[in-house]
Amino acid sequence: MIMTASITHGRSQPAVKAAVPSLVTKLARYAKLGPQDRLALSRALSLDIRNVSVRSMLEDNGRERKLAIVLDGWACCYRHLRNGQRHLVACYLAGDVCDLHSLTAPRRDTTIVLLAGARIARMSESAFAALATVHPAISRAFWLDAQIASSIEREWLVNLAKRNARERVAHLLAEFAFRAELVGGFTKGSIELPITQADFAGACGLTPSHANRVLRLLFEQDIVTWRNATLFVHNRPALEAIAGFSPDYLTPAVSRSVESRPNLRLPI
Amino acid sequence: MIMTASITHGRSQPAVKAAVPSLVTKLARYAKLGPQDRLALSRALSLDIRNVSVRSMLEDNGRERKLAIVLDGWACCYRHLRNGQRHLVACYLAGDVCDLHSLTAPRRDTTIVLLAGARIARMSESAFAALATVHPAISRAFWLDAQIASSIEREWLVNLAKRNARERVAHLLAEFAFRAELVGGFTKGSIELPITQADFAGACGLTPSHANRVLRLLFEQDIVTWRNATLFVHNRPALEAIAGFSPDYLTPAVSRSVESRPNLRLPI
DNA sequence: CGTTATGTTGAGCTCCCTCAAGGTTGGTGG
DNA sequence: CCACCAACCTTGAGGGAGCTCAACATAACG
Repeated sequence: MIMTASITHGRSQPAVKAAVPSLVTKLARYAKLGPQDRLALSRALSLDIRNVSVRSMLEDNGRERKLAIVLDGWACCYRHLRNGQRHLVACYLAGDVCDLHSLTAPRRDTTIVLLAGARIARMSESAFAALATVHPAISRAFWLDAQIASSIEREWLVNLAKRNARERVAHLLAEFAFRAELVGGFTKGSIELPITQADFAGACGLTPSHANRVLRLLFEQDIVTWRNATLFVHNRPALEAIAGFSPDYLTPAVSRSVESRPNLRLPI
Repeated sequence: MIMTASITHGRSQPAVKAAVPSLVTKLARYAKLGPQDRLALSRALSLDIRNVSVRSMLEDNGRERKLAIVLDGWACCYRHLRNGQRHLVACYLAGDVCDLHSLTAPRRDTTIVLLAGARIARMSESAFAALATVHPAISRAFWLDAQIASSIEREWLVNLAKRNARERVAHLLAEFAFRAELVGGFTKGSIELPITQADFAGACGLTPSHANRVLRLLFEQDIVTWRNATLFVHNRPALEAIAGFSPDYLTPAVSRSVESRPNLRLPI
């Protein structure tokens, strides 16, 4: 089911789109990135791009650990249970850094799976360290981004504990829509949503059957539809109302505190 | 219910126990800490100790953010919902650093509540930065600790999503027992457990009534008992078997990777 | 064009929730 | 020291949300 030979290896720079990587777009919202910062980051992201054709596991093939940044498409982060089950604990859309924490983690306790159609940029630890040193603003922005990832995890926790099935489903969909919007992936009221209903159900702490039923209700009420790995949001206010969704946890307030502490650095 | 005037302010050094702080004990398991490292850390932890007499919120009273480290007792981390509810997202026992991440976080999205009887050491951001600079091993150890905190969060996520009430309850109790043991707080088969059943239930994604029923069953089967803020573990293997508990997520493997990267630093 | 993963739907059951009432405990003030 | 009070814990009855299991439909894929 999961293969690793599927990644188009090697440095492929096929008529590199001049388009700004989603990550740069997103980070520029959090932190002040100067033109040089943006340029340097964009360039660093263009050095080792891989296209994913089928579901494939992300692994460290070399000695050195590498960051993986999603340029387009999706990646999922699973945690494994003793009994062989696995559970989706995070999703990475375009512009997300896969598991920045793990760069310094003692133990790899999760698996990252890249979904077909994704485009991934890889960056070695040392390359990143160099970039962060020369461009403190980039370091700060990455750190902020990691904080938000952590905040999302906490929100998922609350989602499971305090909401019912309908609310959970709506909340997760609303979150995906919002996050996609941040990087310009919410066009014509639809976003890419290439995960399986089973994984989606799991992330909501539901069985696939029941998640499906709940989704079906949302379809019938013309709030969303979801087919061909695409989610169409027809009535966003309704969706967010059902979920009790508030995007606070996804958007750092304009942060005096961080701006005023230029000595902030990533742990590298 | 929650008061803030309850903290015994000021530097109280009442016949400072020569005892090594739990944090030092715990960190020494993760990372190599030399005698100087331990001494410096112990000393830093002794400069501003506060005793908590009733439930009280932790807050930044000054300009500068401060770390809070639990020396004895418990602290809880809550996230607030729109509707006024709050949800327990983390517990800090003796030897835990309260929300290290928040030191660099853009937004405070959680509240930390100190439980009565706790002893807390506070350390200013700058003091910590200085300590981390002079003692890289301490910096590394703190970072590892933060990784484990993050790992615990993920485990809670899985706990809610993939286990039933009985398993959830058992798992959380098993985790507390294990964490307490790490810092020598598991004596004579019992640990301190000063949270309310309502909070405990919430952390398990259950209603207080049902959590109580499940607990009662565990009591009757002589697996644990819980009264007077103390949990007695009578049959630990049974408890861990019910939970499907494995302490992997609480113990970083002895990490070549980290040892071999002495340039690892905390983001300060 | 078969084969496998994924999505859809149904019937029945059970786990867990809701709501409500009564105990118990610890803290507080007289 | 006792009476009181407010949290907190405990227990019950009944209902509904979500699970299990199973069959089928549909889509992806070689």
